[in-house]
Amino acid sequence: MTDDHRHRILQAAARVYAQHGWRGSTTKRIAEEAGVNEVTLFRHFGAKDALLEQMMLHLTEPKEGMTLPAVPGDPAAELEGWVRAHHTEMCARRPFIRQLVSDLQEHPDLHPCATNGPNSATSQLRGYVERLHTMGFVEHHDSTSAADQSAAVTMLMGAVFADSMNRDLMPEMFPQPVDVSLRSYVRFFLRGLGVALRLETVATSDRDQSSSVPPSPVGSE
Amino acid sequence: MTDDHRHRILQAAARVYAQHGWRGSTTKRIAEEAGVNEVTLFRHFGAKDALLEQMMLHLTEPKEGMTLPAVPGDPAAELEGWVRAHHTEMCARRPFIRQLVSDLQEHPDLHPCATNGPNSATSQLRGYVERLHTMGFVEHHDSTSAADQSAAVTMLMGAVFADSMNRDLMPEMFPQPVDVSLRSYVRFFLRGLGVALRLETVATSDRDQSSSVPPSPVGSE
DNA sequence: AGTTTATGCAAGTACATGCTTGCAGGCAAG
DNA sequence: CTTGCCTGCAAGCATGTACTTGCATAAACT
Repeated sequence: MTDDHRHRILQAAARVYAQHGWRGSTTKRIAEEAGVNEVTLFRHFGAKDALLEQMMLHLTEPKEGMTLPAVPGDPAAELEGWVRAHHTEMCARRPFIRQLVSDLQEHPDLHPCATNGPNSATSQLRGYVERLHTMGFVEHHDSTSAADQSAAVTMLMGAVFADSMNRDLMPEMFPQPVDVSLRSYVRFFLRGLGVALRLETVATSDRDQSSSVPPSPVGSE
Repeated sequence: MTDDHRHRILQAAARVYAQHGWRGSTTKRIAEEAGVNEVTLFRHFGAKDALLEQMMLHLTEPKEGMTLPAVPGDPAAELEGWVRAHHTEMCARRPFIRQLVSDLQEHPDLHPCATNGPNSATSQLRGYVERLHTMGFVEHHDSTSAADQSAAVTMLMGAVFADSMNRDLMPEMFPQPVDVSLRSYVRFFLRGLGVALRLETVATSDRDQSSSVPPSPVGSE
């Protein structure tokens, strides 16, 4: 009973917050959205700020499921899937993230809610790139230094973030559909890293290599 | 006198807005920040919404000065300067932009204020890339299609945007200093486009390897 | 001088918002 | 059935906020 109410209130608060931000999330609006009386909010959470903080914790608790493989097999495909998953996730939270980033100005205590997710994703990608490097996927010429690796990771993360945040606002900036753009991001990323990517000539039979043995990276075939 | 007051009020409104957003920009706060009586706001602008709208128009009027050269000479250097200028500009407006993006949810009429700048910058970069292509800076191999060009532009703009918006929040994601990162973005961009990085490299065409490998640039200096 | 204009100051109005209190009903456990 | 708990409902309180009004002052213009 009461737990069901708590959940409904928290979810309603998340919806209201995504649309109106911290200041605009009035207790009246949240109560209406949840279908409960306004007093119930105070009886459960004591104050509006406490309710919104609970909502933040409830929404930003880490949810695993989008992980890069421990041993890389097909970097292009694996990265593309990972990037796509993160992109759709961020698109789903887009209005929420926008409000959160702006509310950080007045509520610095929300900082971890905004940074934990992206930071863990970045370190995950960094580890994957590390593995790519140590397992012979990276062509060894001087251009791919450690600094370049780091910059490539930063650039890919930034491109995916910007795409998920801005595509709806500025369609001119994103002339291609999402799938095409994401694939291009990953391709540029791998090219910048010095990872040989097989061209689309293999696209006719796409699911034939599932072994963990890395294909010979230097050979262009 | 009265015009001086208008200007001071508008600038004060911009500062208050950057910190507190539309809802948090109370007439009392703006008046205090401007050093005028609250009534003066209403006598000048009639209502709070009108004042903030004026402030938006005043802040988002196009300011030229950051243009890419009509005929490309040194793409890496020119792009780096252009990217750096845009990055510092966006960093300076960072809190303002954050509030604006979140307020778009409730004030869709602010849409052009948020999109005009980035859209024009993007089209400018697109034109420059077009010129690079027609003037022989781009090596012609099949990997750089028109779709790749478009994606590269999108990716560079996204990376610069994300860097300027998120670097202060998530330093872990940006381990390198700004200058180094921006240089790397531009280098990856040019490499993805198939543009030779150094003038020396474009002079000596050494293509002893396969055709899908871009010319190896000079590492560090 | 006289008039206009811009501003400050004090007060007030109407409404929104966070939050409290008191009362009544439903509902499950003892 | 009684008790305790949760909930809804109505009202109220204190504060904040947008906005108005009336009056005084001082500078600028005629």
